Amino acid sequence: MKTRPPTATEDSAAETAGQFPFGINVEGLPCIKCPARTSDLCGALSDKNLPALFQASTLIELRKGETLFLDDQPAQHIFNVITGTITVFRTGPSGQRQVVNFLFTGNLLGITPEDHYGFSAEACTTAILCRWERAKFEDLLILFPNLDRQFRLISSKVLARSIDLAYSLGQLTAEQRLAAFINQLHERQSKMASDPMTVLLTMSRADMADYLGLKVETVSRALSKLKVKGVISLPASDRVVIIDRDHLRRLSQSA
Amino acid sequence: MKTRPPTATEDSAAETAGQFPFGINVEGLPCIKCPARTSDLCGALSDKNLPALFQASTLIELRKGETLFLDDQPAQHIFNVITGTITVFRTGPSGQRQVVNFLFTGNLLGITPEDHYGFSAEACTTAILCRWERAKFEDLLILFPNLDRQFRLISSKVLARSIDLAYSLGQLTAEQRLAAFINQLHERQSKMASDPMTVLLTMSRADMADYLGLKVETVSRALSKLKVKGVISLPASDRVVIIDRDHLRRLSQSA
DNA sequence: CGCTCTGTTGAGCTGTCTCAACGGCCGTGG
DNA sequence: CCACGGCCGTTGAGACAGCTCAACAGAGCG
Repeated sequence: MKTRPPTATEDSAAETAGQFPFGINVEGLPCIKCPARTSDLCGALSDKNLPALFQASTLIELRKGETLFLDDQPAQHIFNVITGTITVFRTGPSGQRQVVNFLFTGNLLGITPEDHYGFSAEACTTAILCRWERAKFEDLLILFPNLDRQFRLISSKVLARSIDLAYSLGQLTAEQRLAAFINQLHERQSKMASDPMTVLLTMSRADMADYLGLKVETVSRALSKLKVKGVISLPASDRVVIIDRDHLRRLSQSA
Repeated sequence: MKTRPPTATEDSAAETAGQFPFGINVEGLPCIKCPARTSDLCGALSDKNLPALFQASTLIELRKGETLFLDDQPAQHIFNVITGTITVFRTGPSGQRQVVNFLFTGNLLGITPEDHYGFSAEACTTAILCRWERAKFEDLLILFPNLDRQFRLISSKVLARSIDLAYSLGQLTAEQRLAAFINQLHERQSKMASDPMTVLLTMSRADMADYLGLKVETVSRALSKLKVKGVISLPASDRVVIIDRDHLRRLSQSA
């Protein structure tokens, strides 16, 4: 893609430092706020400038089930998931819940130019995140044009995933949705998976059901069907092993 | 919301003109490319600078059914709908189609920082749009910071609508989806509607079905049910009159 | 050890789909 | 001008996927 703004190479701007706005120590990577450059934002910054980003953030920890924010709250913070799983969802007036995304290590959360979040988020497992004041984060976007670009790309991927979900919900059967879901998790976990064919289901069946627009029983049945077909195995309820990758792929597509 | 970048008031930048980058005539509003300031982008620019935006665009016309672009094509253009209805959709490998949005007068199309669109668009009715080269449009975003801000807000609304759709598809029954859909159209058309309680269905039942994750017969039946209940009337197949607004609202919500 | 919570499985029910027929509208051609 | 054919929307009857209600087993925890 053609890069429009005629900005400097690499991280630009703050290269002209000496006067880092947060007075940080540039040494000592990796830092605990972004171990092994896991954040989705890292691609935008060099080892040299990465600390400037994370020094501006605060670490927070959530227990399973704690809410991070609700949709009608003012969007004061941006978050980055360090460990654990976060559930992003919308609730209806009669208590129904549609999960719109699961967030894992490295994923960004709270992106919006509006003054309210417009969606809710809670801890699906115990989780550690780092949190920026929104104003401070926006300063960083100005300071590092590459970061801003990366940020826009991430926003675009969020939309793409949301369209994928709509496609799943509108066009696929229960079994196909499950297959597509496992494939999605597989892809997202492949970077840091221990075993290349194992997918971790860090969320409950209820959370999966709320994401896939199904009931828990249906999720359970669909998983069983995939197991009986020999496409996957379930060594534990939170662990799927993909046996026939191509078959799983096909299942997630055809009608 | 707190506006971060310390930019000038109003449209900023090009105020220092004399050397307008596109050598246009600032007089003569409204122009045919944006009659009555209908574009979603207009909020960002004054009458004085609006022509700079639209002078940089080309008018194009599409007949009903013609495709504007496909998801795997390079994202070279940004569009603004002037008249007609555009269908934005994703297709599956076996020909299934999930409509993710309908676009009307003023709506923006083709927004993405990626090099490919990632979704397809076609004319749902005969339509007129104006089209920008993407590079040129991005120049304008830099020239007018207010425009850039408006652009981000629009992108955010696109995501919000996509989340709404996922909620509908995952949590609502056929009748509820129809009710919600009619409400949505009602809100979007209220600005320029002739009759305040009439909603125009400019798309076919098939398009509605592909949007709502239903079959045409189910759409038809759901509309009939709403009619029998006395919530709406259907003076023509492309025209809904809302009789009981509150009831329709309630139907689109509760389980 | 017993409690609760989560996940699985079964049986019957219901909403949506499938298949089919039909009527109205519109463009085409006699 | 009317007759015809194709397309679109509506309605009915039966099929089926996913839901509801219910029972039960295993894991986690006090």
